[in-house]
Amino acid sequence: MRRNTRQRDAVAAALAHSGGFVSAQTLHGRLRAEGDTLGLATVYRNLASLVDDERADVLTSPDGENLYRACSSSGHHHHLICRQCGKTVEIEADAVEEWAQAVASTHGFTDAHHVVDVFGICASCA
Amino acid sequence: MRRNTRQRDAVAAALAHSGGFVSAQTLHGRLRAEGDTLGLATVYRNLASLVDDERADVLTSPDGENLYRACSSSGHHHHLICRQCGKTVEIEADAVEEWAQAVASTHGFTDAHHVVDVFGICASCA
DNA sequence: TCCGTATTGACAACCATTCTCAATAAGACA
DNA sequence: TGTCTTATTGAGAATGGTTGTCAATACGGA
Repeated sequence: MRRNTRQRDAVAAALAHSGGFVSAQTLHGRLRAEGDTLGLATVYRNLASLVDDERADVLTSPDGENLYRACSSSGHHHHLICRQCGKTVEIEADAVEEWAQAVASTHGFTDAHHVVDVFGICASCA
Repeated sequence: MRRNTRQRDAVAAALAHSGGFVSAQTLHGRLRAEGDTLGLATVYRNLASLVDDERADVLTSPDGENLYRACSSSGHHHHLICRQCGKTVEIEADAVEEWAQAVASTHGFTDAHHVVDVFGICASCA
C-alpha cells in the first residue's frame, strides 16, 4: 500500500520545480537548504519510486551520476542536457527513431530500444 | 613517452581475445586466473589509455559498470548491442553525428558530445 | 482512537573507480 | 653493456554515489 508522506511530496515538488535534470545529491542539498530536513536515502527511494511510476526520467551522466527529471511528455523523446547547470531541452527526433529501427533490422536485431542523449554546454553557461 | 610493458600487452591481448564487452574487473579476474599477476589499477589505467588511443570502446552498462571492448574500426562510432548475449555490431552514423551537432547548436549548446546506442535482441537469440 | 505496517533517518556497507607513493623497469644514450 | 631518467607498476587507501540495515516514526484504514 502506498502512503503519502511529507517527504514524498517534497521530493516530487522539488523535482518538478527544478527545470532540468538533477542528481539525487543536488536535490537533497536543495531541500536541506530550504530548511526541509530529510534523509538522503529517502530522496533516493522516492526518486526511484517516481521513476517506477513513470513520473520521472533517469539517465546516467558521463561521469556516472544518475540524473532525474520530472517527466512532462509521457511519450518517447530524447534530451539535450547542459553538463554544467543541468538545463534540459526535449528533442524530437523522428529521423533518429527511424534510423535506429533501420539499423537494428538491417543486422537482424529485433525489439530495438535506443539511448540517444546529447550533452553540451548551454549558452548561459558558456 | 609511451613505454611498452608486459602488462599493457596483456591487457590489450585479453581485451582483444574476449569477443564482446567486458568490465575491467572481469578482465582483471581472467588475467589473474591465467596466472598473470598484475594490479587492478593497472588494468584500469591501460584500458583508459586504450580508449584514449581509440583502440577500445567504453560504454556504461545499465547497472553502472564500465564495459570495454577492443575496437576494430578506429574513430568515432556507435553500437548495436544484443541485450541477451552481448554481441555487438559497430555502427557508422554520419547522419546522426550531423544531427546531434545541429540540434546542439540550434539550441545554443556548444562542446556537444552524444550517447547513441541501440539495444536489441540479435537474430541468434530471438 | 488504536493498530498494523509502510516509510523514514542516520549511518554503515558496498563497490567500481581513482589516488598515492615507493619500488620497478623501459628505453635512450654513451 | 652499464647508467640514468622517468614512465609505469602494485598494493592498499581513499573517494563518492548508491543501497542496505534496523529501530523509530507516522500514515491511514478500522
